[in-house]
Amino acid sequence: MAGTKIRNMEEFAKLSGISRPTVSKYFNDPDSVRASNRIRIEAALERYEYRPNIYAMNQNRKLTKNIGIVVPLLSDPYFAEIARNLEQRCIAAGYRPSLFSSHGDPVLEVQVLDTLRSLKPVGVLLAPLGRASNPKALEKFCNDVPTLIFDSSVDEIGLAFVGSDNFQFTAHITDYLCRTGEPPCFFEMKTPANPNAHRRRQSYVNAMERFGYKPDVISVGGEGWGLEEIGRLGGHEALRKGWFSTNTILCSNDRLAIGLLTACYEQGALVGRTADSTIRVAGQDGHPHSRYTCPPLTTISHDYDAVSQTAAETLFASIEGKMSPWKSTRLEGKLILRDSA
Amino acid sequence: MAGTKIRNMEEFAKLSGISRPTVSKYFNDPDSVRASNRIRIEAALERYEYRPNIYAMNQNRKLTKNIGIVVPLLSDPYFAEIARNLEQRCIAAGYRPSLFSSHGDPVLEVQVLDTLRSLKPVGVLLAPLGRASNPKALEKFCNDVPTLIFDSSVDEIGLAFVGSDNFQFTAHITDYLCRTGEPPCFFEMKTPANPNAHRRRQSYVNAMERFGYKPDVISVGGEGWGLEEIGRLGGHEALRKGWFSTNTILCSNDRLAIGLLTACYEQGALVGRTADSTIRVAGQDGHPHSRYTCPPLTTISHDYDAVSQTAAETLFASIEGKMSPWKSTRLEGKLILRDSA
DNA sequence: ACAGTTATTTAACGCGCGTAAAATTAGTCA
DNA sequence: TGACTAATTTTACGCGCGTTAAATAACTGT
Repeated sequence: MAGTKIRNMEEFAKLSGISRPTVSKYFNDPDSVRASNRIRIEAALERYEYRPNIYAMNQNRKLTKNIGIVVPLLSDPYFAEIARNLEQRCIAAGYRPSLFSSHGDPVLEVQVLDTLRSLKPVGVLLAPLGRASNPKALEKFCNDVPTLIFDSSVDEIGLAFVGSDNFQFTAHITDYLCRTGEPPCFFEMKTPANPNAHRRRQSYVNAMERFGYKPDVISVGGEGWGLEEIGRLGGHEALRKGWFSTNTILCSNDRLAIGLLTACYEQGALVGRTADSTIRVAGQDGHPHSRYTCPPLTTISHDYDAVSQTAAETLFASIEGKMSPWKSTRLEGKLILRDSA
Repeated sequence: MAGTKIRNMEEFAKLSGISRPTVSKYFNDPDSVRASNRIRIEAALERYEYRPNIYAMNQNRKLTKNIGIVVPLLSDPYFAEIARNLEQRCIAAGYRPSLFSSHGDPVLEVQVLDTLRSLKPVGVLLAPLGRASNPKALEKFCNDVPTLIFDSSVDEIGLAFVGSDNFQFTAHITDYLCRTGEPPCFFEMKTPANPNAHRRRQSYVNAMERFGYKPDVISVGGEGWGLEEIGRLGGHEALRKGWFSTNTILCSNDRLAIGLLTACYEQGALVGRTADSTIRVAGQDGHPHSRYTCPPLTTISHDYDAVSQTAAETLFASIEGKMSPWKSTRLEGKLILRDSA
C-alpha cells in the first residue's frame, strides 16, 4: 500500500526493522518469535502487504506445509463434501491443502499420486478408487509419502485407515427393516468399484441369518461410477423379471437406490411405507441428495464430520511426530428415517 | 531404478550425457531440443525416473505453467463436472491445473484468490460466487492475474467471459412449455446468489409477453446455496397458499426444481404431463441429477463441453500471446424433454 | 567439402528463502 | 544489580534450476 512494492523478505525485514531470519521464523510459526517482534511484523504486514514466495520457501525446506487430499470422484457430492471438510481442517491447522480427484479412473489416480509427489507434501489424505486402484503404485506412494487412507481401505498400507463401519451400517439398517416390515433383499452391483460393498453384502447376509431369514442378494451388472444409471437399469430388469423376493429392498448405497427409485417410478411401482405402497427402498451413505428423492430416502448416514475429523487429526498427529502403529478406525453411522422405507 | 537416486538436474544431465541447460530446455518444451537429444533424455528418464523440482523450477521463472480453476461450490455436481472438464483440458495443453472451491462463502473466495496469487499462475479460470462476491477484490485480482471469468459474469472484468446464454435458455423452454400446455409461472429465489437468475427471470417475462401471456413470477425467500431446501420450503408455501396461477412451473434452475418436486411429492401433487397429473415442473441447467428425479426432470441443459472448451481455449490463446479485446461468449443450451413437463 | 545456420556446451550468476553458527542483545529472577 | 537464559542479529552458505553470453559443435544445402 505505502508506495513501494516489496520484492523479497530482505526488503520487508528492513522496512519492519527486524532481521530477516527472525521474519523467516515468524512466517514458519508466528508464535516462535518474541511478542514485541510479532506485533511489529504484523503491523508492517498491514502496511506493505508482503507474502513470502512459496517456491523459494519450499525449495530449501525439509518439510513443506502441503497436504494432498485425493478423492476418487469429486462429482459425487459425498466426496465433495468430505473433501470440503478436510480442506477446512487443514487450513485451520495451518497447512496448505491441495485437492485432487481421480475422476474414477485408475490411470488418473496414479497420475495424481505422481503430481502429488512433486509437491513434496508432509502428508496426504487419500481415498483410493478401490478395486480399480493400482495396488503397487499405492503401496509405493505410501512408502514415500506419509499417507492416511480413508473411506475405503486397501490392505494395511499408509499411516492408518479411517472410514465408516460398514458392518454396523448394514446390520443396523437391516435390523430396522426387519422390525418394521418384510425382511429386505439386498440390491448391489455385481462388480462394485468400492470394496466397502463387499462388507455390506456380508453384513446383510450375517444379519439376515441372525434373524432367521433367508438372505437374498440381487447383483446387477454395469461397470464404472455411473451408479444411478446402473441402479436404474438393474432395477428395471429386476422388477420386470421379478427378482425381488420381498417388498423391501436394501441398496448397497444411496446412488444405486436413487437409480432404483427412478426405475420404480418409471414402472409405476409406488415406493414408501404407507398402506398403498407396494415396495420399500432403503439406501446407505446419507448421500446429500437422499433427502430430495421422491419419496425421500431412508438411509444410514456416514458421520461426515467424525470421519473427516478423525482422518485429519490422525494425520496431523502423525506429522507432528506423535507416531503410532497402523490402526483402523471405523465409525458408526446414524439411521435416517424418511418415507421410502 | 538403476541403483542411485538422482538428486538434481545436474546429476541427471551427467547420467544422460547431455548438458544441464539442454536438459532444462527439454523439460520446458521437449520439442525445443534436437531429436537425437530428446531421445537420449527420454531414455535416461526411463532408467532413472528423475523429476525436476517444481519449486526450484517456478522460483526463477517469469511464467509458471500453473493454471488456477475456481468454482463457487464444488459440492454442486454441475460445477464439479465443469471443473473436471477444465482440469483435463489444462493437463492436455501442458499446464498444471489446481482446483479451488469457494464453498459458497465470499470470505473464502477472497482467501482462494489470495492463495492463488501466491501460486503465480499464468492464468486463472474463475467462476465467481456472483452477487456475494467482493467486486473490488475480484477486479484487483483480475488486474494482477490473467483471468477468464466463466459461468456467471461480473461486469467486464478479466480477459473474457464464457458462459451460457441465459436468455436463450429461458426463452426456449418457456416457448416449449407454452406450446405444450398452460403457460408457465416462474419459480425463483427472491435473492439468488447467481446473477444468471436475473437474466432468466427477465427472459421469462419477455417470452411470456411476446406470446401474449401475463408473466407470473413467484419469488421465495432463503439465503445461500442450499437450493434444494429453498425450493422445497418455498414450494410447500407456494402450493399451500395457491401462489401458482397455472399448472405449469418453470424453475429458475434445476436444484430449485428438485426441491420443488420433493415438495410436490410431500403434498401429494402428481407431477408430469400425463392426464392424471396435476402439475408440470421444468428446470434449467441440465444438472447431472435431473435424470434421476421422479419424474425425471424436463430441463434445458448447459453445453458443458462447449462451455469448458471455449473457456479453456480462450484462456490458452491469451496466455500464448494471442491477445484479443474483452469478449463475452454465451452458448446456447439444449432442451431435454423428460416426464416432468 | 565448405560456408552458413542452428543447436549445444561451458561457465557463471541470481532467484528468494531456509538454516546454521557465532556474536550480541533483551528479558528474567533473585 | 548481576548472573543467567532465551531470543535476536549478523554473517554466510546452499538449495535446484532459469537464464544468459560466449565458445563450440552439429547439422543444412550446395
